[in-house]
Amino acid sequence: MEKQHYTRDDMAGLLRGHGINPTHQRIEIAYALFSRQEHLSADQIMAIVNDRHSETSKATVYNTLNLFKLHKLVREVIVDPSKVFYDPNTGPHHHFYNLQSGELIDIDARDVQIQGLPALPTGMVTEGVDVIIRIRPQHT
Amino acid sequence: MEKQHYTRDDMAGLLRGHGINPTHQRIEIAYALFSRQEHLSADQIMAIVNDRHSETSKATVYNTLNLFKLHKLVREVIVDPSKVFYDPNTGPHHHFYNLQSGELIDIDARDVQIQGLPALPTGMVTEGVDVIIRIRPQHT
DNA sequence: TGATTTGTTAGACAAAGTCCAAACATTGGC
DNA sequence: GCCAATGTTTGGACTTTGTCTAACAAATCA
Ligand SMILES: [Mn+2]
Ligand SMILES: [Mn+2]
Ligand SMILES: [Zn+2]
Ligand SMILES: [Zn+2]
Repeated sequence: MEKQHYTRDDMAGLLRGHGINPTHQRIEIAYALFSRQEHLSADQIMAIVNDRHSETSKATVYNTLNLFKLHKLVREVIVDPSKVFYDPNTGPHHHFYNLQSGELIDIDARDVQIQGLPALPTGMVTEGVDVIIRIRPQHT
Repeated sequence: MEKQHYTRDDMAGLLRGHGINPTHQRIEIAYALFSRQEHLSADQIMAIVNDRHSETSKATVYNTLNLFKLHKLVREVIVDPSKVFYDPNTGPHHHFYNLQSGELIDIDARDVQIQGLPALPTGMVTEGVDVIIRIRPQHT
């Protein structure tokens, strides 16, 4: 279970804990992701952060998301060919992907076992296992 | 096992079998994919097809790949945020994705079982299950 | 044949994402 | 407080993938 109510101060602490200088922009971007616990695109994050008044530029949104990714504070989810989703849940988990609405739903990986995978090519190690279950409304 | 040596005539027959008019461009694009049995991007396909002399435009490459996708002659593989790969293998299978080289390796889905997945949200049906194992060379 | 349908094309366009140099902010030494 | 060094943000140019459009060409039909 994730904490339910994050404050901007929590975000500052989180960033400091990763050796990241908690600037106003970084805090707002982290807050957008962690306070909602949703899968958001860079564009959506920028819209949320700049909702009331302009807080950050596009360049900073991308810089910051790439910085967070580097520190494994967020994870990328690649399911839509046209945009990346950023995921504040960095624990091992998989996804349902609603092809109609674009919505992503988390599946805890502890409940899931995958059997019968072939051995890795020699000299290779696993960086991550993604299971994506593409779903759509019945019938059509 | 897939057939090993496809001819352009095989491609014409394949397309006719799906009710697709086998034009020169469509045959070349199908041949690029099926004769190699590789995972190729639209850009790579265009480069292959236009290697000797100009055969097709960018618009036709995309039109044709979308047409093939509609007829389930090819499948899209979404692993790289910057481009789609087209896969001539439409049977149920998964992928190793080499993060360093960008190479995709097929994993037959008949060997793999996935257990412990939660029930689908009500009113939803599964359109497909993708397992992507991101791998990289050991150590770094 | 002329008319209609089907397929291809160049190039304009859109959207996601990167890059850069300039501007701005923060810090620590003096 | 002032200065320099360092770190951060920014607008806008740029790149890449992919779509769209309107014109053209080829094939099919009457
Ligand atoms: Mn503000
Ligand atoms: Mn030719
Ligand atoms: Zn998630
Ligand atoms: Zn494949």
